[in-house]
Amino acid sequence: MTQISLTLPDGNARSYDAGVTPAEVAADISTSLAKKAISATVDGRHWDMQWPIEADAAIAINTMKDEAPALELIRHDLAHIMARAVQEIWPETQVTIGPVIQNGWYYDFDRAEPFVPEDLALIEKKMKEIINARDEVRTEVWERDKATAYYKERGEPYKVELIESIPGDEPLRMYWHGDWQDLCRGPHLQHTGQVPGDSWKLMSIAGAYWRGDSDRAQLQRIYGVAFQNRQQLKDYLTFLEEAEKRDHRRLGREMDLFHMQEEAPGQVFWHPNGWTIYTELQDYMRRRQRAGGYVEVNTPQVVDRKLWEASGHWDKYQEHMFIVEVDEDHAREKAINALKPMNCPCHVQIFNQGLKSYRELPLRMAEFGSCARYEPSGALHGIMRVRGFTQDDGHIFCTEDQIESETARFIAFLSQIYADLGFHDWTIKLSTRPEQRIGSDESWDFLEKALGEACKAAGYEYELLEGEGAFYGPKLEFTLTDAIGRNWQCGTLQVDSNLPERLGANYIGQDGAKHRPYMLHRATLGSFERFIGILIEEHAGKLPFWLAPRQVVVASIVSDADDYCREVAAALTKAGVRAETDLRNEKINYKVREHSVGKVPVILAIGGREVEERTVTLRRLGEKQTRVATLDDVVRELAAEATPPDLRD
RNA sequence: GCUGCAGUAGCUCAGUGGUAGAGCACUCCCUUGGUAAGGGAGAGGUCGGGAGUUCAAUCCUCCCCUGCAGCACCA
Repeated sequence: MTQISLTLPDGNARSYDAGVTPAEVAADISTSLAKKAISATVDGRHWDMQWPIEADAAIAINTMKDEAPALELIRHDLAHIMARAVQEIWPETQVTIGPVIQNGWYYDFDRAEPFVPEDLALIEKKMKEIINARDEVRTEVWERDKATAYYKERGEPYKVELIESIPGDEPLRMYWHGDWQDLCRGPHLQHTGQVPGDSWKLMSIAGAYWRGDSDRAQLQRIYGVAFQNRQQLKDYLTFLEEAEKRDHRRLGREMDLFHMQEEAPGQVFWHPNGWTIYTELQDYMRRRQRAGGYVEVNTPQVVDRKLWEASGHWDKYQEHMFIVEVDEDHAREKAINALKPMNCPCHVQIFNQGLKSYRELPLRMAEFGSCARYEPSGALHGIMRVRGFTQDDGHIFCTEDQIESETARFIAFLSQIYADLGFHDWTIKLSTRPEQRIGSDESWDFLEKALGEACKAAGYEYELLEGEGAFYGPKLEFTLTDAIGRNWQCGTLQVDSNLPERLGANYIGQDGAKHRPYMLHRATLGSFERFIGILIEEHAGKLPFWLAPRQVVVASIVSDADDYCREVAAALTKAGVRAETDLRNEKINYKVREHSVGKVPVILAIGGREVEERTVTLRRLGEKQTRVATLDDVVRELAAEATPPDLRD
């Protein structure tokens, strides 16, 4: 028997027969460790207690105290336990796949009858029985033919298909939790009783496609969440409640920002408060763009299909476009137009007016472009995913050797804006050539390198997404992280030589000949609708003062103060602060509550004393403390605060 | 678009095969009150739309619309 040497975390090496399992190693160290052990880490790989080790290695035995392996195993074994529970309750159910995901797991089932929410409690109960039974987990490596025959006989075609997709050099591992069997790459716990009984929960039922393909069978998915202990589960459920309170759809209603209705699905009715945020943000962007060397344009909403055919959108995206047919009396055929789904073809039309010289490049053209896209109904989500939206769109027409510097310039532009808007945590992803593409490899080499170098020049690292670029060029994506850790892709920059080609854009070069410009499609916020949704959720409705739709409410305590309240509000308004009065016949408690719920950042309370002394009592949202200040000081202070970040000293 | 669930007053929700109810919000009255809901009265609904079953439908059945969760999609 060959001997191998296993090195423990403390540096001691022990000698075993080749093929020894971590279970045997743990038992050799101590019986209590053998009992507590959940898995091993062998040369950095997560290793089942039953898998043999054939060569010298570094080994560590994991217990429930080791977070990463513990969470992985708890979630993965729960996936199996849930699948077993489901098959025990409804034996006709077919099992497919059940991976670990962030915070938990899911398992996809094929069953004619739909699961209903009440079934979750039933399944949970059965799962607890399985955990309490402390059923042993066993694993074996099987030959492919044997496994295929096994699953065919049991009527599990999904498993047969899975086996076919597993690379031939990978061992096929069969796992048993008690008598219940599944195909799985492992590792797993030693027995079902190692799963904590109270740190997990089944969350929801949903549809999902087999292999993520909408042309294939629709399965039923059950989601669960699981943690190392009960407290972590409670914390997670609390986090979900917090996230729900931030939901922009809820805050949009509570703060009276916007609404949507059946007659215009996926389109926003902006109320005065919401439109204030929108215009404030747009004014800010307009100033930043001017300062950034852009010219602003505006282009038509309804454009003849000829342009979309020329740009290629008609072919590719027709079913996602709003088509407008006009039946004119004199015409033989209906005129067919489409609402613009994007602005770039129109921008090329402006570029194409008159002869352009190389001296005019780079030409940075920006538009707050209203677009309409017929998004699939299931994709709509509040104001984040809509059918009518406005992009902070821009196209930079430039030469090949301007791409890198223009990209670096854009990254600097974008980082300033994100910082102004309170987002400091964001990342760049560089998507490179996809399999289906146009253009030479040399050209892709050049463009990918230019984008990467631009990131470095601007002082940022980037993550590579190989093969994720558009067919016509590589792109950068800018993803920001919000206050509760969610990621939002907002900014983008895409290199495009295709559209200038299709739409015949050119300029006269230094050599007197015509040349094709490149186009950089770029957006910073993405769309105003979505970005405002992100801002609302990021701040849980408590927007920075300069963006808050109602900045100050001057609330009277006694009606004798009404005139002075009006004077205070007028002074603030004159200084550029959005201030209103609340002179209603209500107690100050009532007014404070109502405006706090409405997320007004500053309440100025005015009673007899303030009138007398020409002061105000200031209370900031979320603070219990109040503060007395003179009218002049408060106007100065709040006016400074109301100044947008780009206009501050 | 697909699967499942839902749609009752402005909002949050209860309810029933015999044409509806609560709290908050709203209007009016009393109250002038010092930092997160003072008291009283009143008004408010084609029960998402259409068809069917029934003596009778908000309730049962079917179709459609919209929303929610997930999946797929996001130029």
